[in-house]
Amino acid sequence: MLKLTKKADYGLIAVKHLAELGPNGSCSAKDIAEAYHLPAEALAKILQKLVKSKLLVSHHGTNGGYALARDARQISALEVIRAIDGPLFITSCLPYDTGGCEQSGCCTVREPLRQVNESIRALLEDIKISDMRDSRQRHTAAAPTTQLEELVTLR
Amino acid sequence: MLKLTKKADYGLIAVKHLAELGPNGSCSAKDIAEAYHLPAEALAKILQKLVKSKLLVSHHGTNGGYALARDARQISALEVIRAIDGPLFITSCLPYDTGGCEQSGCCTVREPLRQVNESIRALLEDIKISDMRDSRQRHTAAAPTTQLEELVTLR
DNA sequence: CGATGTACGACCTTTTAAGTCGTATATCAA
DNA sequence: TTGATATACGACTTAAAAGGTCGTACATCG
Repeated sequence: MLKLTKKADYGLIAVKHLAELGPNGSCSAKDIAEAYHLPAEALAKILQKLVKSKLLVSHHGTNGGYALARDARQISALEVIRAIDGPLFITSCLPYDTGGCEQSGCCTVREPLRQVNESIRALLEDIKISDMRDSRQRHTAAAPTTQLEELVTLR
Repeated sequence: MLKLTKKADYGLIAVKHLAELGPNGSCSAKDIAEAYHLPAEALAKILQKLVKSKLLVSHHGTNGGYALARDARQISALEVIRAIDGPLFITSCLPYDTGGCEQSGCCTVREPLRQVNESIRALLEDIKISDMRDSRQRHTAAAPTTQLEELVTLR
């Protein structure tokens, strides 16, 4: 029902953690798992996927670990999610090129849902790791909104 | 991975079908199931949920069936989805009031994701059944965009 | 070489989705 | 009033996906 998998959640947490270490910051899978109480071996496999997708780089051996492959402002939430969960489709009959389901031809909601899908995709693509801040504490203050808040309050 | 369930798909198809019958149009679950090759008994249960949620009204007996409870312009995609799949949350740790997961307290992505969730919710809430049109055929023509296209091309 | 770490595949468990079956109940029409 | 048509509803079964574990191999540093 329109949920991210836990793997994607874990991935976002880990990437955000690496981002907060600053440029050249590095960290092992085990360290991240302990910091957020995540299953270490599951997280390791997620991080490996992110390396394959060129979002992270890995370093073997003593004091090894993972680091961002590029600036946090150039990594979108969509990229992380897509690297872990695969392409993002709101319904199983998307995308069009894979033949579609038994209902194709008489299904009248497919194209409208594709548009919705594209809209969500665009939203996630614009949200960069560097935008992800917890803004709850600032409710009373007249502080300027975060970039994420601006993006998310589109309409 | 951010998918609607098939049940929600079926529900949207059925509600859209009823909408296309025009006001006072009525149709049995079996008719809809046959028209779109959907499992009849599963669809019936979905329609019953929509009746409970006051989106449809049902009529027993010969020539009975289901009909929209109100105008198609006043039924949002979100309402249909929520009636079938329950409340819409992008992650399992939302909403805040149910205690949260083991990571709460150290999870740094929860609030950003809540904002994303709210944005998607608002998007689906604005899309009414009457907005759901297939606009593929009009690619060549310089026709005005549909309401859905406007909504969906937010940015 | 040994400690520390990533890399990777196989496997198991749990949860959720999806669909089926059986039965009860309401309504209309002949 | 009886039979055909429909909805209403719960229990059950099957199938698929998510989530997590285990074992092993390989790379690097000190």
